[in-house]
Formats: sequence, structure tokens, C-alpha cells
Amino acid sequence: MTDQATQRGTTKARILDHALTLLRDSGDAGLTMRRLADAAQMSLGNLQYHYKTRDDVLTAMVGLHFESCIADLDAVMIDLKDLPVRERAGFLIRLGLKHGVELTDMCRIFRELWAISSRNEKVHQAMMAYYARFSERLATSVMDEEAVPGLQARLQCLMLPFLEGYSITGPALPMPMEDVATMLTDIVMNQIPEPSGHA
Amino acid sequence: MTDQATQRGTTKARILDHALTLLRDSGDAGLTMRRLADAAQMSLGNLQYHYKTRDDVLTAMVGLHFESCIADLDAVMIDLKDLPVRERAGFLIRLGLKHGVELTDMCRIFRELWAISSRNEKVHQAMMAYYARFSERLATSVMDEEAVPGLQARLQCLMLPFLEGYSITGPALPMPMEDVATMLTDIVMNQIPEPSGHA
DNA sequence: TAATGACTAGGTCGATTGACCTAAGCTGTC
DNA sequence: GACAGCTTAGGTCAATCGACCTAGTCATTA
Repeated sequence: MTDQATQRGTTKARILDHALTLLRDSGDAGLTMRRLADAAQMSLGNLQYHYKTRDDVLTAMVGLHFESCIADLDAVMIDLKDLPVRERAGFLIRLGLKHGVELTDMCRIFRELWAISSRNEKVHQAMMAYYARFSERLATSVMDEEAVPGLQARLQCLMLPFLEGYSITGPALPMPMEDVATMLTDIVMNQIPEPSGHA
Repeated sequence: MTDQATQRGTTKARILDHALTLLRDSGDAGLTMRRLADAAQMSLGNLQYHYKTRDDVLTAMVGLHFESCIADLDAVMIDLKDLPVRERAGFLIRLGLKHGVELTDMCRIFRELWAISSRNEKVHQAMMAYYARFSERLATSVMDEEAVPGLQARLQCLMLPFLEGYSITGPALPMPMEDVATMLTDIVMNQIPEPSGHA
């Protein structure tokens, strides 16, 4: 079962991978079982062997996408460990803001999921749980100790909404991304009562 | 043509109104010509008399929704004219944050439009133009004169992304809305070099 | 009176959908 | 060799879709 166990994971992952691509490119309505089977180069029957209904595909896909997002953040954090606080915050903020300017794949998928989540309680719960985990890691990757009570929570409430909102409204704003990044970094540093922060 | 002129506007508005409701409740895929005709209590033929294709409905709907959003803001601004800056900012921020907590109809529609806009250039352009107008009014309704060069732009880049992002991530954040409102109000006031700001 | 705009009620068309089904082939494990 | 898991290739089913069409009604306008 060694090969099969690998294949099992691979096939399902392949399906979900193509499902995400379809969702990104053609939206909720564009993600049909037939198109998905075509994209994943398998028969419809086989697709339905792995995922009985379209809804099963949807929920599994959400899980995969969130996991990969958090994994992305973890991967970046490794390189940032030893940087000073301001550098680290600035780097993470710039990374987040870029999604809006370039309209990342990840970003397109999130837009679809936001729409789906307002009509699908299961997806909505999954997204909120993901955002909670994600913003927590974001905050701790800026400051891993609690210098002031409630600092982590404040950083979460500051960065997560801003970054997500910028991914939608970024192109409509009157300042270049770099200036926005500096502004937000200043604001974040102002929350931290350290010699690194200014006035 | 007096009656007809009124009716013409009324009928189209009625169609778009029901279209927005359908979009909000059942998403992009749920908004079909037949369902729309049913919802608006008219024949499919008549609906197609007013809007030849589904795409015509979509684009017209986007325009209507944006106009009504800006009109909403204008209506609120009238009552806020004479309040002190901090009160005004706080009121507007709380108003914006509420959309996320309660998941307003307006908010649901925006989520659908975000998804559509990433696959429809026309809708995307319309949304960016709207956001630019909206954030401008938001900024001027906090501070109508430019106390410092670039202040308006900074307020726009601060408030719009945050409020829109909060409408998605709000329920996942570890602080109650009221505290987030206070934090954001403080940050906004810190941008304004006035005796009203602190520290 | 003739024309026009708004509207109803119905039908047709090809195309697509999700769900479900069957019969068969393949490849490892027990 | 039996069995389980994975896969293909096809089919059926009722339902829905957007677009297009026609024939007719009714009120207002010119």
C-alpha cells in the first residue's frame, strides 16, 4: 500500500489543485465536476469516486488552500527570525500589501471564498478559524513576546484587516504601495513601546 | 410620456433591486434571468425587453449599488457636519466596522462583486472608481481641510483598506469591535497634528 | 388614427449541469 | 488466487440555462 497511499494523496491533491485553479479563473459557477475532471485529466467517474459531490470538493479545497497559506507564512518567517523588529514588520507588511497590487492567485481565490462563505456556513467557519490562526502567527512573527498586555491582540486587529482590505482597495488608493507600507509600519511600531518606535 | 418616463425608471430600478437581492442571497450563479423575472414579478420577455442580456443586468446593477452606497455616506455626513473631529472620525469608523460584525446586505453584495470583478474588467474598473470616490469622501468627512500636505491621502489609505478588510476578518479577531474602533480612531487622530490628538 | 413604448404569455433551441449508474481494466497486498 | 483500491469510458436522468422568437394587449403620444 506504499505506492497507493502516496497516490491516494497525490490524486486528491491533484484534484483540489485543479479545483483551485478553476475557481480562481472561472469562479464558483465555473467550477463544475466535468470541467474539473477534464482539467485533472481524469474521468468524471473517477473524480466522483474520490469526491462524491461538488460540495465535498469545495470544502476539501478550502482546507487545502488555508493550510498552504499558513505554510507559506511559516516558510517566510524562518528567514525573518533574526531581523530587528521594524525590519521584520516592514517585510511582512510589504509582503501582504503586494497581494493587492499584483492580484495574486491566492488573492483571487480568497475573493471567491469570501463570496461563497457568505452563503455557506461551513466554509465561513473554516475561514474564520483560518484567519484567527493566521493573524496570530502574523502578530507573533512581528513580536514573539508580549511586551505589553494585549499587544499581540492589537497587532492582530491592526494588521489582518488592513492587509486583507488593501488587497481589494489597493489600486483605488492615492498613495503608492511603498508609502502605504511605511505608514503602516510606523503605526505598528507605535504600538510597541520600545526604543525602536519613534514619538 | 410623463407616466411612462416615471415607469421606465421605476421598472428598471425594480429589476436591478431584485437583481441585487438575488445576487446577495444566491450569488453570481444564482442570478439567472428567469429567477430575476420571477422575483421582479414580470415575464422573461419583458425583462429581456429592458435588459437584453444577463451581462447588461450585471453592469447596470453594479452602477446602481455604488451610487446608493455613496448616497448613504452623503446622507450620514449631513448630520456629522458640526461634530468635533474625533467624534466625527469615531462615528464613521464605528459605522464602517459594523458592516463586518453584522454582515450587512451591502457587505454580502460587495463580496460577490469582488469575486466578479476579478474576472470582469469592466466591473473591476467601476469598483476602483467607486472606491476612489468613496474613500475621498470618507477622508474629507473626517477632515475637510488639508491641515498637512498629504493628510487626506493618508487618511484614505488608512481608513478604506481597514474598514473593508474588517468586514471580512472582523469575526476572527481577538478584540471586541468597540476596542478596535477606539484603536483605529486613535491612529487616525495621531495622523492629524492638532491639540485634539494625543502623545 | 397611426405609431410607439411597455408589457404578458408562451414556445423553441442547443447546451450544460450534478448526480447516479454500470462494466471493465489495472495494480498492488494479503 | 482472492481482494481492495484506483481508474477508465461510457451512459442516463431530470433540470436548468441564456438567447431568441412570436402574437397579442394596453395606454399614451403625436
